[in-house]
This record gives sequence, structure tokens and C-alpha cells, in this order.
Amino acid sequence: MFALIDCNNFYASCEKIFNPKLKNKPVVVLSNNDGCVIARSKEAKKLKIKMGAPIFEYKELIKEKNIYIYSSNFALYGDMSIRVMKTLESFLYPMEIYSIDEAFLDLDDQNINYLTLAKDLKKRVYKWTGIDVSVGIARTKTLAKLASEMAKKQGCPVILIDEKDIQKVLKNTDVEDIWGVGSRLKKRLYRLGIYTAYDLALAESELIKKQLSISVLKTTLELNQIPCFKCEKNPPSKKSICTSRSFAKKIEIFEDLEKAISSFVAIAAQKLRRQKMQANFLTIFISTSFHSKDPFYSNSCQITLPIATSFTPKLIAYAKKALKKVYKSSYLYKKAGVILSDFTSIDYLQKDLFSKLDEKNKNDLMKIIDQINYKANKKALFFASEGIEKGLKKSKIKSSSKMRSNKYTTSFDELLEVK
DNA sequence: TCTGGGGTCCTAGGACCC
DNA sequence: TCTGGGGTCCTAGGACCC
Repeated sequence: MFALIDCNNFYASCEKIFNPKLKNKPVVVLSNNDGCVIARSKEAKKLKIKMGAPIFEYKELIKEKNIYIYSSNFALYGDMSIRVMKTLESFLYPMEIYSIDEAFLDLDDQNINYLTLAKDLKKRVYKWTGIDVSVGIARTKTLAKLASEMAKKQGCPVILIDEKDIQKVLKNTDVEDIWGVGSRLKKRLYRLGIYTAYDLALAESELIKKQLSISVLKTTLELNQIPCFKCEKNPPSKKSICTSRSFAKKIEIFEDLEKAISSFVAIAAQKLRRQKMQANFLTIFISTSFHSKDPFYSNSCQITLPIATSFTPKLIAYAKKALKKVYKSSYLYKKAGVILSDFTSIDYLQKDLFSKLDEKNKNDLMKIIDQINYKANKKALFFASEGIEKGLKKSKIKSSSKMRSNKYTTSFDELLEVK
């Protein structure tokens, strides 16, 4: 048995917890650069504000309906997520943290009352964190997902075990709303005459495997209460690490792009060190705007590193080389990024024959830099290639987030004030 | 004017081996 | 004139998730 616990309107709910005036008010959270809608409170959903839509399309609606708009505040959401997950952990079931706002529990236990448990989960998370969650319980993860969707609509936990209940739900579920089926697969399934989850559950296994893929076959089996996906209690370590941003203002000059790429490398390399890994492969990519009428250009360059490393200066040097290969002048760049991949563990220290610093020195140096930045709670130390504009604030690469709420739970300077 | 960021898995086809 | 059978590995691109 699996339980899926899903936080309702997570980012919007985080904003509401620390700001009582937002109660019962429509709240919207925006992406980087305050571009797209990435979260909506239930009141905002009622106003038909769409997920992923650019916010400028709602300019008038915002004024008219007094909608509260926030820039994303991932320091806050990340910390609230940890609190929710810790609360779920207190129930002592094996747990898989599936995303920032979702977790599966493995309830391999015949003698518990699932509905009571589900209610307890919901109650405790709300009491300890202020976050409202939807709980769905079923024999497979795919069905637990469907159950939690129903729970979200009904406002109370849903246990999906009874065969008749399941059939009823499947008949009322469009294939696109199944976990693992997106818009492309939906079209292909429609062509095969499969419109609802019920149709898919009854479909011939051979046909599904031949016409679609093994993944869809697994989903089909899961709809029939045959588990194909386990609870991944110890998440496998990452296979790639990506840091990318859209720029608030378009960038044309090579040096500016170089600063951006360098700072992305620095962030990615730090994530890499946190995983105790070294990268063998580096990709950089740059692109102009997808929406603008300016000439379009997008390119990427990949480099196999001679020796695996997590040493930021080394990675920056390679990234700069890569950038030179793909940069073309007179284009207006809107987005860039860095991907590190093909990792080896930091325990296998391959020495660089030609380096003046040995690997231990490099690792110690980066460790100190990471520690200082962690303690300072900001980038106190950084590399010159990243650009030395004051606090990066005036720089072109800094993304704008004009309406960010305080880091109430992670910064002493931004604690909630009560008057 | 203004349109996110970060991941994983699967498959087909090419290159190569004996 | 007629040209096999069996396998692995790699990669790009497509699809999905939140």
C-alpha cells in the first residue's frame, strides 16, 4: 500500500502562512524574473489564472480582483518543504520524497485503518507546519496519485482500494490526467481509441508495449493494482546537475555572457561538491528568446574533461573555452546554462600530472570557500570571472524579483515582525 | 515591453565487434 | 549474379515529471 501526500498550492500556501492578510485572498507566485505563473492559491485558480501563463496577460484582472503577486522565494519554500517532510517522517513509514511538495509513504501493513492514518497525516502536517495536504492511498503509486487528486477536490483523504470505486474513478479520468501520460502520449492514445484511464486499464498489453513503450505498459499494470514502481527510500544520487537562467535583460556582449556562465558554473560546482561527486563532462548552452522577433540562435557545446573535477576554477576555464566556440556576436541572448554530468565519486582522487596544486589542496580550498559562503548565508567569496559588480545587483545577469517575501525561516535579518 | 528551472527514463539508429 | 547472424555501446531526441 502506498500513500501519496501532496501539499495543496504549495508555494502560494507558504506565502499565506506568514501573511495573515492573504487569508481567503487570491495569491499568485511567479517564476524567475517575475515572468510566468508557477503557483496559484485556490482563490486564484477560481479566477481562471492558468499555470505557466505569462503574468502580463493578467494585468487588468490583477487590479480588478486585487490579486496578490509574489516573486518566487525558494529559500522559504525549500525550508517549509523540509518541515513538512520531517513531519511525515515522524510517522515512521519508509518514505520517498518525490518532489518539493510531494512524498510517498510505503504502508506495507495489513492491520491499520488507512482512513484514520490519512486523517492523522493531514492533521499533523497542518498543525506542525500550517500547510494543508491532500492524502491518497492505494495499492500502486499511480492509483495513489489519482486518489490524492480526488482528495484535493473533495477536501478529505481518499482510499482507493475497492474494485468498484477504482473502476468508477478510472472511467471519469482522462488518460492525460494519469501520472506518466502527457500531452504527446495523450494524442497517440486517442488515436488508438483509448480516451479514459478505464480504456487504458483494459487495453491489450501486447498492443501497448508494441505501439507505445514499456513505461506506458507499467502504468497500465499499475491501474490494475499491479505495482511496478517501488518506494525509493534512498534516492539514487544525481546523474546530472544543471544551473540555468533567463536574463532579465537581453545580453549581447561576450564578456557579460562569460560572467553569467562563470557564475552558473560556480553554483553547479557547489551543488556537485555537496553530492561528494566530480564531473567528467560539461555542457554549456546559450539561446536567444523563443518569443521575440529578433533573429533566433541557440547552440550548445560539450566538453569531456581529461580528469574528473569539482574544482570551480578548472570548470570555469573549460566553460569559457566552450562558450567561445558557440558564441556569435550581434545576437541578443536571453538564456544560458551549464550542465555537469558523468560523475565519479570524490573518493577516487585522480591526480593531475600537470597541475601545480594537488587535488587535496584544491578540495580543501573549495571546502573552505563553501563553508564561508554557507556561514555568511550569501556569496561572500566568489570568482573574478563571475563579475565584480557590487553584490551583482547592478549586473545584467542578476534576475529581477521585485516582489519577494521575506526569508522568514532561514535569515535572521528577515524574521517575521509582530507589532 | 513582459513568457522558469531542474531533473529522469526510453528508444531508435548508427558504429562497432566477432 | 548471388553477400549472415548475433551482439554491445553510445548518442540524440523525445517524452515525461514537479
